[in-house]
Amino acid sequence: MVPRIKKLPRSFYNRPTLKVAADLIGKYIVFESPAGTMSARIVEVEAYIGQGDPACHAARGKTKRNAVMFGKPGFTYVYFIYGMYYCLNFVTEREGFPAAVLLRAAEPVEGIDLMKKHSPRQKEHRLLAGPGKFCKTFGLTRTHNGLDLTGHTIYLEDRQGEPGNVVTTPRIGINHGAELKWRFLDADSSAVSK
DNA sequence: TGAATGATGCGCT
DNA sequence: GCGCATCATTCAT
Repeated sequence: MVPRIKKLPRSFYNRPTLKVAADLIGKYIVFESPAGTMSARIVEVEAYIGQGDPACHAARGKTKRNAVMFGKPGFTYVYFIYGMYYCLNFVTEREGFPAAVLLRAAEPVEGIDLMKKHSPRQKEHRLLAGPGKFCKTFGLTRTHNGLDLTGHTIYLEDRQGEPGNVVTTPRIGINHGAELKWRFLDADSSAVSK
């Protein structure tokens, strides 16, 4: 008997990053925070792939900040940006190959009251509509960097849902590698970033 | 409704 | 110092 809800195993992340990114649309992210459990349906991601990708943080080699991208797949990479926001990534591909998928937007599912405590001014379908907003609303910070996605704090689930109307576009907010269509989103969702 | 801007910290040159 | 995988607000049309 195959369970209807299945936690994504490390083998899911240990694949070409573009495949992982495309497959993430319609999956669910679960965060078991001390204040309660939150979950959401992923509707927008971007791929950052290796030292040949000029927009990837690892493009200029390994540093203390991006070290987790060089490690095993299936871990979180959380970084601080613009003085006030965090962004959450999922590390992909084999150990030694730095790549990750940035989580840009999701639709709130469970723990919505808790999400609203973190972001009181947002309309419900906009609570997670952007990478900075996602981390603010989930309460994620640098302390959540390098966590094992096959563990029990943050993990992804396949709930056998439809991915929706998946399209690809150039990535947002970058200056180099902007011609690559490495952003994946469900165009029918009202929770994608603007 | 779209463009410009300020907030703000940190990693890298 | 500069630039950054952002976002909310302000200002102009």
